[in-house]
Amino acid sequence: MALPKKEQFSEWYSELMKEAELVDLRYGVKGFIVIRPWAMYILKKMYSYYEEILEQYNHMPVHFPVVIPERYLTKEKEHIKGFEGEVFWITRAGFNELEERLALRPTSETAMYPMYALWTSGRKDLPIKLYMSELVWRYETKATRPLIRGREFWWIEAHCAFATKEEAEAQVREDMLTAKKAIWETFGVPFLFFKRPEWDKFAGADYTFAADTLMPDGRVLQIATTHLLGQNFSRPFEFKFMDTDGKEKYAWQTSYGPGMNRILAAMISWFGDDKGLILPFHLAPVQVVIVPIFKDESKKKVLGYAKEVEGKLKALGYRVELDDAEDETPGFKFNKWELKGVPIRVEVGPKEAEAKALTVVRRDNREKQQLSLEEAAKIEEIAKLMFEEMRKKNEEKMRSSIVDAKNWDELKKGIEEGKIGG
RNA sequence: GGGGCUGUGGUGUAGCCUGGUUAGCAUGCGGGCUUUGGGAGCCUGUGACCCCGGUUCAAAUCCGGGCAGCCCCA
Repeated sequence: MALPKKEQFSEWYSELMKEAELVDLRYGVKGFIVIRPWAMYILKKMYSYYEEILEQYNHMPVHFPVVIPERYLTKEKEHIKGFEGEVFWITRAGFNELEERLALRPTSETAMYPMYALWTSGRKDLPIKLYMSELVWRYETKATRPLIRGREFWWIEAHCAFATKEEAEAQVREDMLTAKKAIWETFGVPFLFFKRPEWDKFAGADYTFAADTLMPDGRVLQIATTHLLGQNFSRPFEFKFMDTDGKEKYAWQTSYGPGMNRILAAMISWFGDDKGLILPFHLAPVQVVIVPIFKDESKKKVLGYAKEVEGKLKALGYRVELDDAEDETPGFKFNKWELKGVPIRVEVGPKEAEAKALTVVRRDNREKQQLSLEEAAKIEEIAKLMFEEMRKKNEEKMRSSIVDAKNWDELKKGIEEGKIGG
């Protein structure tokens, strides 16, 4: 890795995808990529934090099938109009043509709501708050970018239903709140929610709020959306309930979709530097890497001590890698693990072994500090401080990128400077 | 959606324009020696022209199509 992130962001991003072993683009089908273990681990961690937050707000997990029969998908007119150009269809199975085409879900409203209708008879059956952490498929015709725009992508979709419009609108606000807790507070990615104009709202929604973050080159990336669906879906899907006034009414619905692929891409882009990734401690597959440094005469002692350190750090619950490969020099290892974004490096050499000490190095600024082995638990404090400092920097950068344009010229100038409207 | 570019061992590349040798180099990987406070070194082995078609005595090289990827602009 030798590319400058700021000046050549696109190349930096592409190279990092490969060099840090995040994804493999050689699968050979446009828009479909292999997500390698290092990235998949991070993605799964992000999912688990996000899911925990959703569950704190009374969502429950659910699974709906990957395939949506054509009769469901086409039921809501605006919705299918918006998606028909990007649906993958299954038309054959084995030796048979299917009687009814099956869509690979591009989003799951039309898969879920027929069931919601079956599950609901009275007001006591509402609200429904379900989410799923799964894949969707869209036939993108634009250029694809790893984790940013693919034909297959990972997201969470949360679908809620209520008896009243007020509750549904409150849900849209709650979605924006949980997005803030996860994406900003937990993952450190700054963003702003904007109400989308009519032409850019979700197909079938009354209105849409979408979260945009900024990439280092000034481009915006939409990383989450939440929609007030109103009764637009409940009507065609006959999703009704008996209200307390004895009248049958259609449910009020919302749908919410944080794009986990893109949030990961944004996190990588906000936190990385010219040497590679920088991972938040709580998301990193390896949180601490131990690099032993020795000469022939000190080898046995240093490696023995390095194992002791490894045991101590593992006992503290950290995800630890002892990199004791003997055919790589320490300098090589430093660069390798910096590229991969491991937040904390512990160097142990003859001096540390003698003093039962640790040299702890922060990934972001390479600041070193000495700890005694007994103080090893301070590593987590150092790592948390590092994350908070970086998050703060991100916040400042985001703030300085917001311009309040009062006229067309100011707007144009702001856009040219890579800023975002506020 | 528009424009530009690329595809050669696992990776990065030379060769392509001007068709013809055993497809060169670096790195990685296996083995051996040696080496460790910021990408060490020597020896040895291994491994490649994206796919289909065309032109030609002859194609990595020229032409057409496909697939895949990169960059820029909307």
